[in-house]
Amino acid sequence: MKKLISDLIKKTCENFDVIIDNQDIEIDRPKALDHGDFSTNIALKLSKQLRQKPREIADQFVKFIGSHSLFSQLEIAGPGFINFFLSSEGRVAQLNEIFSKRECYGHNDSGGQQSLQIEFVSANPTGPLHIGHGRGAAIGDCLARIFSANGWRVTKEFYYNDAGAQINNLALSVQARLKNISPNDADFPEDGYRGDYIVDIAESYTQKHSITVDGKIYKASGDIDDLKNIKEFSIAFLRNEQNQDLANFRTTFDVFTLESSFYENDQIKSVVQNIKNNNYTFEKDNALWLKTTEFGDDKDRVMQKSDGSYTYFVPDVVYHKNKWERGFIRVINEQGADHHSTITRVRAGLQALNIGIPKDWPEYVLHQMVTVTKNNEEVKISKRAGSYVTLSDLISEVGCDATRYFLISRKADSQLVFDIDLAKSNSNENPVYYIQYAHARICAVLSQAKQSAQNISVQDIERLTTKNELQLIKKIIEFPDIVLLAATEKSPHYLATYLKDLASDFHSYYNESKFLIDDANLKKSRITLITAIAIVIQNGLSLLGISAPEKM
RNA sequence: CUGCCCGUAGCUCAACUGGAUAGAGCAACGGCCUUCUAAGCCGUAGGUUACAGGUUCGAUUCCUGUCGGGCAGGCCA
Repeated sequence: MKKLISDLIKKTCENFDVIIDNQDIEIDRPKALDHGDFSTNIALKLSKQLRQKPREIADQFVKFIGSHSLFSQLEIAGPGFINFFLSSEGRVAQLNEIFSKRECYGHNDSGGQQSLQIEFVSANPTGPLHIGHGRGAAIGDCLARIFSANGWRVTKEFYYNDAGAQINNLALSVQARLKNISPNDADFPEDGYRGDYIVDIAESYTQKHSITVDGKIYKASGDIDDLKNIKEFSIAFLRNEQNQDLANFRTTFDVFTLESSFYENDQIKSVVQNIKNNNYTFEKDNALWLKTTEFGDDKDRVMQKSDGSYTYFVPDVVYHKNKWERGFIRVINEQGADHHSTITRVRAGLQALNIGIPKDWPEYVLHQMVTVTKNNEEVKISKRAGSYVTLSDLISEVGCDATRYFLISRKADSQLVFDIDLAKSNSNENPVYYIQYAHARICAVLSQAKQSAQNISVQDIERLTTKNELQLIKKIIEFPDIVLLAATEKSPHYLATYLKDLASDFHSYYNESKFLIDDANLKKSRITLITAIAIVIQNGLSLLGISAPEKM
């Protein structure tokens, strides 16, 4: 429909010999009902070029376009907007699309089935997942669903930093617990992890448990002095726990990549050598530096320390080279904003390889911190101190649906406050129930109408004339735009906001109008409308990984 | 000191990326269940969009500066 309108405008411009950019044609969905179903600001934009008043230009456009069967009228409003009002034929055409596409309504093929990877969560295997990881999981998983719906072939990936110093700290912490050294003792590792979960790992280790992760079996020997075994078992234990938490959060991954795998076969060495050969390095103070300043950084960074080991971002560069070689046209990394400084370094490293990677590859979605409050006090999230709110606690207390909704309903780059007490005690007031309730209400009506969603046919909907009805029709035919917007802006929260608005419009309608009425014709029209609404709510919730119950 | 993010109703947040009268939910007040699910609806009240300039037909949105909050700035990860 938008395409149709912009073609009409293009044709008009050609007729008047006006030269325009395709980008200059903006088709909007006005928020006010009496501003029509679509609007364009083309006349305002052309005002300067044509040296005419916007309303005069708009008038010529409207006269040229004339009448069209899909529109009941075109109107010039405000400073010079042209508003398009759908005719009932136009509405029928739009509603037919909903019923013919069903669970695919709203989807598009803008991605052209190209391959896209989204990496998210990527928590270190040094502790349980906390609420911050939950935000990453929710945003990343929703983005994956959204991009699939936009015609991308999506791979969801989790990267484990299982090779750094913090892993040694983990092993040492578990070993200390095995030796009955408590975190308060002076002997406890200085940078050790002090949380109670370390005790759980130690106990499991003592009992010689076996854990299977990603198809591999890890067996605890129970030997207190076997640090290598303690390390491997601890990682397996925590990875397994993280995967379970994520599964309970309806978040799954296609690929798990381990940082340790890049230390095999001299992969890091050869990448560093390539960068060296390309003259993007220099030696200073007995260390090897990367000239990141040539790629926009404010100072150069050490790649290889004087002791011969590599700094943390070097494996990241290798990992991203690996992603590139796997053929991903686009890679989106969802991370906490506290890691934003790595963006420049990773991109710089990839540029220094000189293998044709675009400057702005990979892309990043950064989410800001989640603050947790309980009893009106902030709960500090500190893994080392052992006090934090785990994702698993949150899911069991608040529920998967509500937690997911809450964590994606705000844009990623603003900080959010998660009030545990509110989420727990007043869980019925959580907005997600509001949306699900609208769906459940429709299902109840349909079941009493003995109306299966399968045999609806859109026919005459001229009887749908109330303000609520027109508003709802306008809203549901807007859905495909929102799906596209959420992808282009990499922002799932647009869907959350949209669904809440749609549910609100429906609840108003529900209170105003009855559906199971004697007037068979009107009844049929209304049933058609609410069935379409149910389809849209289902599709929208599905893109957010939230269930759409038929009864509540 | 430098870079990035944020600042909107008492609180938590939106605002279709520059559009028309800045909107929801909590909290407050007043109404609506004999009728398809009241986890709902309707109404009242609540705003100098942190502040000061600039850009233009038009700014919560873009630019500059100031103030305030957060996060980074390591041969830690």
